[in-house]
Amino acid sequence: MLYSEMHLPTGREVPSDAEVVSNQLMIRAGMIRKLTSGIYSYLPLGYRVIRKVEQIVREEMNKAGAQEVHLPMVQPAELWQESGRWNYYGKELLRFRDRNDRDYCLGPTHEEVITDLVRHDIKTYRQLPKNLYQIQTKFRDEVRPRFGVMRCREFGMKDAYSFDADEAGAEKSYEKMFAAYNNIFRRCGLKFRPVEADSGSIGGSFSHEFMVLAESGEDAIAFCEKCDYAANLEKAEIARPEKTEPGDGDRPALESVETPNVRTIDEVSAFLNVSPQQIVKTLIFNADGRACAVLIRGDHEVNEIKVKNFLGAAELELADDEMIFKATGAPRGFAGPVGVKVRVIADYSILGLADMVTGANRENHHLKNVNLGRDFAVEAFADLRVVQPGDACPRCAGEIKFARGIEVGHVFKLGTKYSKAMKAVYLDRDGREKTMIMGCYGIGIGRTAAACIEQNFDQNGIIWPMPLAPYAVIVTPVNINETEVMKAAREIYDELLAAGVEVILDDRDERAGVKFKDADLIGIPLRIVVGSKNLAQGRVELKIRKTGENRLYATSDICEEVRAIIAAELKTAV
RNA sequence: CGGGGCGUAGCGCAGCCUGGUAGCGCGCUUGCUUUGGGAGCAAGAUGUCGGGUGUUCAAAUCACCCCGCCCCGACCA
Repeated sequence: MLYSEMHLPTGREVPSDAEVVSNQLMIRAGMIRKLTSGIYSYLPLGYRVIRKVEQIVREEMNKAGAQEVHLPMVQPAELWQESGRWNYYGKELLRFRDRNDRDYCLGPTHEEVITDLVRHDIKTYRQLPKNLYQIQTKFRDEVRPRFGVMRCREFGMKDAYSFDADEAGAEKSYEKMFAAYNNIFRRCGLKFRPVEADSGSIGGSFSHEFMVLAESGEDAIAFCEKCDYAANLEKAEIARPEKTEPGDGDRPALESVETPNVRTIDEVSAFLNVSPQQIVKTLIFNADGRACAVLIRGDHEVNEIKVKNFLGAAELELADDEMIFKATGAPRGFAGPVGVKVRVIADYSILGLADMVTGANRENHHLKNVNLGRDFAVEAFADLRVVQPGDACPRCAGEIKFARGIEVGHVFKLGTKYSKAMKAVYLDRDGREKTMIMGCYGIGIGRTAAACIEQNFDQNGIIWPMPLAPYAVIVTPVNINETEVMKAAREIYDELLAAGVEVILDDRDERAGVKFKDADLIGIPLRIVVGSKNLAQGRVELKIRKTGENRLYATSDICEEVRAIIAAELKTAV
């Protein structure tokens, strides 16, 4: 492509409303434009990158046995009422009416439509398993769109849905997708980790988020520095500690101390001059209307998801003052396990503690020298706290560290949630009707492109890894008015074009500096600079965007060299 | 939904407090010079000052209402 003919409006100014680097660079590099909040247009350069991501996704999905379909974006309310989500999905679901006053929505996801499709056409176990996918525009009316195309309302997504006859098959389908996702993100040239995610009521560890590691990521992840264990903060497990006995010997007697207006851990710690590790936090939760006390060491935080899952509660929130008073007989801030009138569960961190400090269930009082067994009982111990850096890895001897990431993919075992609600059934070998088991697998296409930029940029602009680069090479004649220079540049350009290389010829009548800045900004991996001095010696220059390295080649060799580099970089990414 | 901020040329911004000819930088057009990291000089073009209502002799500027955008939080997965 000739630069002079491209629609590639680059900009020097950082747009005032663009917060993250990827958004700033995508706008400056002429990849995207914002139409309105959370809704973006892709310009030619940006769309080429999108198509690169899509192509990699397609190839790997096809390789994994999935088949591409294309489902409607406009979906009738009836389907959503059938699955129960018309009411549950909330405001993120954009609803509207047609001329006949029928209700519709814009698809934020396609479980309903795909399940409807499959239930009509699949009748027997002989037709299973199936995995269907599409690459399509989704609309989610996000409360607060942010970070450009990373968290927007209208966005391109690959979503795949698997249908299996039984659990074993569903597991196999999941594993295939898991493997395909690893291939996809590796081929995109991204540094990423699959992390275990909470799968809520569906159960099991059958949910993984694929996180691209980046400082600007919205999600925190916990990972092991030694093995490949990684999980999001809600999910990250903490192993039961080995030392669980506080040790023998007589313990000092229980003692009540007056602690006027001393409520928080920090206040108690300062007032009684004890470390937070010695204090036990007692939190009263409202689990489906029932109060439950959760004990945890003072320096830790309760993970509500873990509590909710452990209790099997549908709704869990911190209890209000009334419930706290009923349970403890004291206002907020003085709850403790001794004599509390509700069920008590405790985090593992309580094991091994002796002579603890707790609330006294009496206003303005705390207890000292509280000991498990002697002074209070616990119904169950469990992993109920939020992971912290430095915790032991639940899989190996390593240590947990934190990182930030951008969720670019999610694989999820759905079970029979939709197939049951929407009666997607088949006849098995014995002629019995059974419910299909589903999985769903999503990849944010635009988000993947943006995440790639978050990981690959410098002060001059984007640095595309070869697999996602909109063009592999830009040929830059330093001065187009020098006929020899322009002639050589054009010959190189023509030769690369003929060889099928994606190449730009920067034939603009601009100063060299302008062309260099633009080439850097849009992040083309390889730049061939044709200048009169080198050309007089039969040479051209090859500049590598990623390393900044400059090499000289004979004009006759440059195309072959460039093709070799491109091939090598695409190959290592596979 | 709560709190805060912003809206002036394509982009980035000043002007508003204290009402009186709409500005600056970049970009754009033309000419000359220049030509290896966002050139110089000269001459130009470009605005419903987000919209509406009000106050006033006079509103970008003051008041009220509306709209849009951004940030923080809440919510959501």
